Amino acid sequence: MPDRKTYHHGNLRQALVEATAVLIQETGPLAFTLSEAARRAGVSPAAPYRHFKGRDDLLEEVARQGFVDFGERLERAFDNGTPRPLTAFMRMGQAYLDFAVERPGYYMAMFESGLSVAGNADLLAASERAQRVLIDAAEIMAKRLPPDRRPPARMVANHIWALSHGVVELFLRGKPGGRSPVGPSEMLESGAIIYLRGLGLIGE
Amino acid sequence: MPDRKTYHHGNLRQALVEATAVLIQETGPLAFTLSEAARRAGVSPAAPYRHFKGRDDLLEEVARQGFVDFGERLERAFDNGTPRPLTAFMRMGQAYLDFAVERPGYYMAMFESGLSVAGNADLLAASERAQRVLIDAAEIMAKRLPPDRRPPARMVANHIWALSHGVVELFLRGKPGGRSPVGPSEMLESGAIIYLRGLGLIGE
DNA sequence: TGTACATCAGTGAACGCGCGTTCACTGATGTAC
DNA sequence: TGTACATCAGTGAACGCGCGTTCACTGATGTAC
Repeated sequence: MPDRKTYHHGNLRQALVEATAVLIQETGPLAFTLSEAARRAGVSPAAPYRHFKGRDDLLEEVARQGFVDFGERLERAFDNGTPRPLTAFMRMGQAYLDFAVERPGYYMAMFESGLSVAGNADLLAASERAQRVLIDAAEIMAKRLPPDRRPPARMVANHIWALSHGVVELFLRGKPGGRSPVGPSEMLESGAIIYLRGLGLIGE
Repeated sequence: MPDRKTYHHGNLRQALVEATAVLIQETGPLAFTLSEAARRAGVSPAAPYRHFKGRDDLLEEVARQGFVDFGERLERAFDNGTPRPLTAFMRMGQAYLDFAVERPGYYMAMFESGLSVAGNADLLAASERAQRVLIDAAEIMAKRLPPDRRPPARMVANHIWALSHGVVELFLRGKPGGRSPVGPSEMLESGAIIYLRGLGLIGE
């Protein structure tokens, strides 16, 4: 399998992560194999064991990197709520969808691979950090409402997350019920607008 | 592997479907194997080939039966919109969640197994029938709004479907971000109420 | 600057495993007369 | 009602395959002096 110039790969660890992401994107979240990832990285099937404990460890690293990128994108999109929390929030929703489109392998590793976030402290931390971005954004947005009509930020974040995730799963991929006349992006936007109007954050 | 009394099983086809649903529920949507399903049904690994073309065919039949049951449950829950379309619609949301809880193997086969609904006419028909129930319900509900403020029924159905699916995926299972202080059922209900208020279907 | 040597990051062969699927077969059932 | 026979629904052994993982190994790199 030695297809490269040097005996040492140089950056095998990261190469394996990226090969895995591509592989998942192509083959589905559970059908990826360590052997195939090694093959694509141009090394023998034993080489990955220098960098990962095994198959699951590699998969978890893909998910972890995914959550880091995901959180950063959401944070960048929200941009502390400028110019206005509401538009920033909608922008963040779009960033959610963009991530799923541009990094499908990572998205699948994070949400569709069936891995448990609990067994890996770094993975758990990365996933919680991403979730925090959503909650903080909801918090800032909710502050625009009078306290007596202000919903819990975590609830709002979870609603929007669920809606976004549902749109990705049902309408971005070729899943049953898929192919709607309107694209996923418009679907998420219209849904979020109606929801936010229901919160009183958007007028009639 | 002959563990039963008679040489012929009697109802192997259905037994395999049910064994597969249990298996998926336990092992995840892609990790189920035809051999294990046969083992659980008490027959040799070659027996399923009398009833299914192969692994995928069996999986598709599980999904098809799932969609049939799913559609029937939604229809029954909506009950033509009695006593009022709104409460019937909320009841249908609860039925969505109930299905995911009570028939997880079928739910996973339908939405998480990565199968393509397009290649199987019966499966496609069953999935479209279930989707129709949602759309028809949204239609009936939307009729309560004046025509100039009436949203497309398909859009409303898709929003609610996405929200429900997202809640199931993120908060019903042990997925990242999971474990929220509030249960999936309350999460879906509060989200739907806010959304429907945004449509103008629920007053302040 | 050279050299001895420890460490690192690969190799490649091997293993045991369970899978999906095929095959010739056989026991049980249904049917024609 | 009995019987011959076609059909149906199983068996069990076999196959080729690719997987995850381990192992002793070796080539390349880094470091102490």
